Amino acid sequence: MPELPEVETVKNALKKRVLNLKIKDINIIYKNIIEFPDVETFKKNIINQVILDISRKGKWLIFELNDYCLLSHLRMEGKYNIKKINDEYDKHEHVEIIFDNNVSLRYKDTRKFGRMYLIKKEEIYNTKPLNELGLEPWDENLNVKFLKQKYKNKKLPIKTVILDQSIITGIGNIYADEILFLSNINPLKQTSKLTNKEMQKIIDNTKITLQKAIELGGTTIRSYTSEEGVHGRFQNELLVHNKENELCPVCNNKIIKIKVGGRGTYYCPKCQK
DNA sequence: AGTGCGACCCGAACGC
DNA sequence: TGCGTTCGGGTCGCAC
Repeated sequence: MPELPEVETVKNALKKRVLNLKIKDINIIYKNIIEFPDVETFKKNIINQVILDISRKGKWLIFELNDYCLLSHLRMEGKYNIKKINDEYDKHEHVEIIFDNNVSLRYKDTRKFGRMYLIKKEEIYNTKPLNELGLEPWDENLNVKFLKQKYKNKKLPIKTVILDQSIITGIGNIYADEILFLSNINPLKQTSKLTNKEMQKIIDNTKITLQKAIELGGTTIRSYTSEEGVHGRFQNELLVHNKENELCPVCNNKIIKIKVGGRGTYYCPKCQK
């Protein structure tokens, strides 16, 4: 499942392959992938644009074009693959971008959950979907004071709030469990009751965990691969996520699985009181 | 405003 | 073995 580190990996892979290419045509096979604007306008506006740069904000991929930005969220299983024009479509390829050198960039998404927006460049940070995103993990404004302000009235469990993209952006279900384990915080703990020390640990461990995951090319669970087909190696580093009934690497107690806000949540009851 | 939950999807895993 | 059922994951929209 692409979280921040996976998107970073995909971004870096794509930059090597499609930078400075001009979009000659686009085929939208499954229309629901296009969230905004309507499909016809989307097509009309993206054709003849050149990919000037590719960046990332939270879990969003940002293709910077001449006049617009193409925003792409991979959600659960979105992937990009480079093919040649006229190569047959795979079953789950939903969008095809054709460049004027006849390279074909395919967006493939088994679950059809991913979404794309085409937004005027100057508006991307003032409008959906990027306008409500919180801080990147390495933003200098991410400190205890900031979290205190955001957390003070929250009655929800911290696990749920860590997944709230409007506070810190980029953390998904896998890394949330890892960050709370490293911070010795129970995922059910009411957010407003966190101490300063615990908030500092969340900040530190978020940076550490995501940085390490980026260095290892992300995590591979189920079918996730990056654009280059490289399997992320962070999966080998996971301490608690997906490890129900295995032993805690710190205290040897059994890791348990519960549901928090509808999400599968793994933790060590002894290390995370 | 904050919170909870179904909907969106479909392959894998599970239960019988 | 084969069938039907459940689950999961991020985000949005709706109900309360």
